[in-house]
Amino acid sequence: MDTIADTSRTDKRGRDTRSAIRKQALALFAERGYGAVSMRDIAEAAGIRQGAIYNHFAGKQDLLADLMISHLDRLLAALVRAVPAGGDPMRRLEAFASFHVGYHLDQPDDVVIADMELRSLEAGRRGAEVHALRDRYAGVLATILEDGRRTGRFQTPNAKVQAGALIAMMTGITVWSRDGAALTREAVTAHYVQMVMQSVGLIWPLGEEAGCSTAQ
Amino acid sequence: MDTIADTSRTDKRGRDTRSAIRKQALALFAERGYGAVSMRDIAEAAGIRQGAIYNHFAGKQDLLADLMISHLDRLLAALVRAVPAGGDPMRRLEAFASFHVGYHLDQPDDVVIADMELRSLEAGRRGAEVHALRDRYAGVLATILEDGRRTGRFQTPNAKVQAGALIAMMTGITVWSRDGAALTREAVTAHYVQMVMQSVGLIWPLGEEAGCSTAQ
DNA sequence: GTCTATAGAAAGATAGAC
DNA sequence: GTCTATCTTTCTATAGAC
Repeated sequence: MDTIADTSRTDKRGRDTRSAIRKQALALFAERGYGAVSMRDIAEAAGIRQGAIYNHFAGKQDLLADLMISHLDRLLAALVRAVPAGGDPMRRLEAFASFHVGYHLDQPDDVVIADMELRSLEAGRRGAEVHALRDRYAGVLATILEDGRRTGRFQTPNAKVQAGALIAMMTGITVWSRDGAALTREAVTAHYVQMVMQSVGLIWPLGEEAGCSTAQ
Repeated sequence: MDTIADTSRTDKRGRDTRSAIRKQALALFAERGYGAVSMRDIAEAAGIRQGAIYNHFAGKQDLLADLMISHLDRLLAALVRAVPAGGDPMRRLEAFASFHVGYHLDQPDDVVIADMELRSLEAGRRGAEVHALRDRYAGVLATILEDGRRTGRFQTPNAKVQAGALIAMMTGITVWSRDGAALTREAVTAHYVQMVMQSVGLIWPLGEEAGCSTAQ
């Protein structure tokens, strides 16, 4: 049930069938959900016949696992580039939030599949790998929060719970951002970053006294 | 494709088949997802044969819609009882957050279905009803946030976006709360309420100066 | 590598006896 | 209202020609 070796990326006619399958499967899974998409749907969208998919993927499960893992690999690589490993927890939290929001605005389909179709991925080696990659991602945020708590900057009773809550909040972007965002990318990002920073007890944006008036 | 009239709640042997079907379908849909559950699975769990389900529901879609709508009806009714319609936005926000967290801890299966299986619900009258009920729920929170913004208490650039973000954050509870919560109900609720209140720029808990030190 | 054709399994839904 | 039996469709996956 392993992936067929990806030897040649393009055939003689210059068309990359494997990539076409992945692209169309991604869009269809994100739109209708894994269970509601058939191999025929994917093949038709990719411009081939149903049986030809099996020249590139061992089956539907293999295709789903491939999409999830390649997405998570890219996500983690981009995260490492965007968020410094050490230093001021506040700056790292801001960088994480800004990165996460931006990535979800840019790649909503990849993200939706990795979030919503976990139940569709059968247990096994690939399933464990997907869960491990997801845990690594959440772990980066949990570490930032824990560092902030230790230095007394963040109000973080439980870093793992808080990391889950913040990721859930930011990931929810994909639910409403699809239908014609009336907001600019910058406005959305700023809004979410502000909510994240304030939710851990920071004054945000920096240098403002807003929110520091004793409410009530 | 309408629901069969729910005339008698229990048959002569004192067993409520319709309720048994609903209960088992709810658990199975929440665990495996709508698409991965067959009518045979539901029937077996309910202790009847597959065909008998159609004496109570017009089909699988009807069953799903029934579960969603009855859940949303109960959710909205409970919300109205728990959150005052007017008055101090801060108190209403606290009440909303506390209610939402508590409800999600108590009824994770109902909530998961209404959140995750929206794509499985085919368009139509029932689908529109489900969406309308969900919008009403989010609208209650958006109104609270808008009221708080108008009175200058909340930092709410966009009430609809913020409402979506906060609901997503709190709904994420169902993801991790299933596998043996090491935290007490009170601790989880307090944590989430704090994040919600702070995320809109309030100092929380009330009367504390924590978080008001100029960070950095 | 893609095609046509089909195997084999499983699904939702229905019919009619009791 | 529940049962057994079955219809009909749809799906994943495979076989073999080209």
